Amino acid sequence: MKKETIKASPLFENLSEQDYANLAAIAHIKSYKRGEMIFAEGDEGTGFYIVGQGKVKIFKLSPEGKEQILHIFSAGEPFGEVPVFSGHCYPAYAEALAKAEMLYFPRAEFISLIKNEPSLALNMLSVLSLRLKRFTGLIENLSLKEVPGRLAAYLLYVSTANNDTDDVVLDISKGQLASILGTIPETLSRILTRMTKEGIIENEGKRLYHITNRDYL
Amino acid sequence: MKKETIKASPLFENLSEQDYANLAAIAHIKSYKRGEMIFAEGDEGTGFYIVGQGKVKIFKLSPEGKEQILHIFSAGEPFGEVPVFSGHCYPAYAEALAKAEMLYFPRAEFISLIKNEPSLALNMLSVLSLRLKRFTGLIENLSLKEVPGRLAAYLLYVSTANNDTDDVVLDISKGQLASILGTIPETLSRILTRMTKEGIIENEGKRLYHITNRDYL
DNA sequence: CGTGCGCTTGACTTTTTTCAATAAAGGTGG
DNA sequence: CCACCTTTATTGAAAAAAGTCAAGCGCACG
Repeated sequence: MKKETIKASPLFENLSEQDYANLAAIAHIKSYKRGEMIFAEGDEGTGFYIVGQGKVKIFKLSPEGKEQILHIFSAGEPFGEVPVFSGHCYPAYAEALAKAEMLYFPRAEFISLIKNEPSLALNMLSVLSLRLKRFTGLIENLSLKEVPGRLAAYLLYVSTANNDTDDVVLDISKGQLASILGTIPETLSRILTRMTKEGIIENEGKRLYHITNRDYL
Repeated sequence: MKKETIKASPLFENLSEQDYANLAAIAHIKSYKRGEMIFAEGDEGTGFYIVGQGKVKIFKLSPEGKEQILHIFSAGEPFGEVPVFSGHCYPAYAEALAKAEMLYFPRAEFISLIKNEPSLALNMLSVLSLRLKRFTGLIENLSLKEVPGRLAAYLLYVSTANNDTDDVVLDISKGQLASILGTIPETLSRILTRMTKEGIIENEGKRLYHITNRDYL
């Protein structure tokens, strides 16, 4: 069970059987139920996680309670690595969005493995680089685009992830989507209806939209 | 000359003399004048840089020409590492803010070094983790705080970087500061005068401010 | 069958940007 | 050293974008 999750993760691509065994040996299984907090911003980080099943939301919280989602991770994706290498606290909150099962890798053991297996280090470097790249995209959106532009980018992103179909399925609630886009549900709702009136998108069901005017987005 | 720069960088801490020699052997010296572009977003990345002298601005650009600064790097700091490990393009622009001298490390050679020196990999992981952490802070500011709050955070950051003195020296222009804070010079100017009127800060010279009411920030 | 939560809509306020004009500062060449 | 020109900073008035508060609807779930 541990090994399947490990082998399914991009982080552990191209490793030897021995490496998989070593990783499995240091991994702990942890389970969380919907809404349960995995770690809080500022908690001391003694290891990182890989999602086995379920979904995990990584987010920042303002003093007034507004949240900004940084990522939503699904099966195979690692999270919480920052404090493993920078030696400090988690920089954001993590919460299970659904009943979830995780593999937990303690810091010290994992670092020992890395020291003997450069491929593992390179994989991890690749994961962090990709994440950095995603963050620059998020920063660009937040800073340089208004909410309609961010929504457009998101719709196109989901569409291309689904082989460029014009039907977009939102697998999260609109409230969560608002938080991903850095806004509030009311604003998102207004923009969705405005785009519909302008013939850019069509609502085809609860969480299903159809892109009518792709060029505009 | 190469070796001094290499030894002065946090990225290359705790390495052997042999490692320093290897690094120096693959490093190229590159010079840029003020305002010169080092790389553009989307350029293919075949290596990364370390600042020897001068300052480098890393930023995103909107189609309308507004810019968001992601970082300003000074001597010893590495930049442009993302495509080295994720194998693609630079995710942002880099421009010299002043006459600058850089060390350039080509991708393939650097990766070979990493494979034989786990400490180097761990150092790089640490650098990327720290950067990730900074980005989460930037995202939090942009998304969760209004401009006055971002300015306050910036002032406090500069202040603590200078041993918690109440005098803050801005070593960049206000236009650049506005771009760091994700706003425009006009807005920054207004907020600065408002904070002065409210007795939170005092202007003590061109680029010198004094924090009067630290608690408010 | 009621309660609650997610979503939408309206009216209003706040924040920020835009546009335009002006002032001050910095560097260059005569 | 000064005149000139470019860049940087400030200020005002108006517009636009997004957020707050409040109310109402509908659907799911107990």
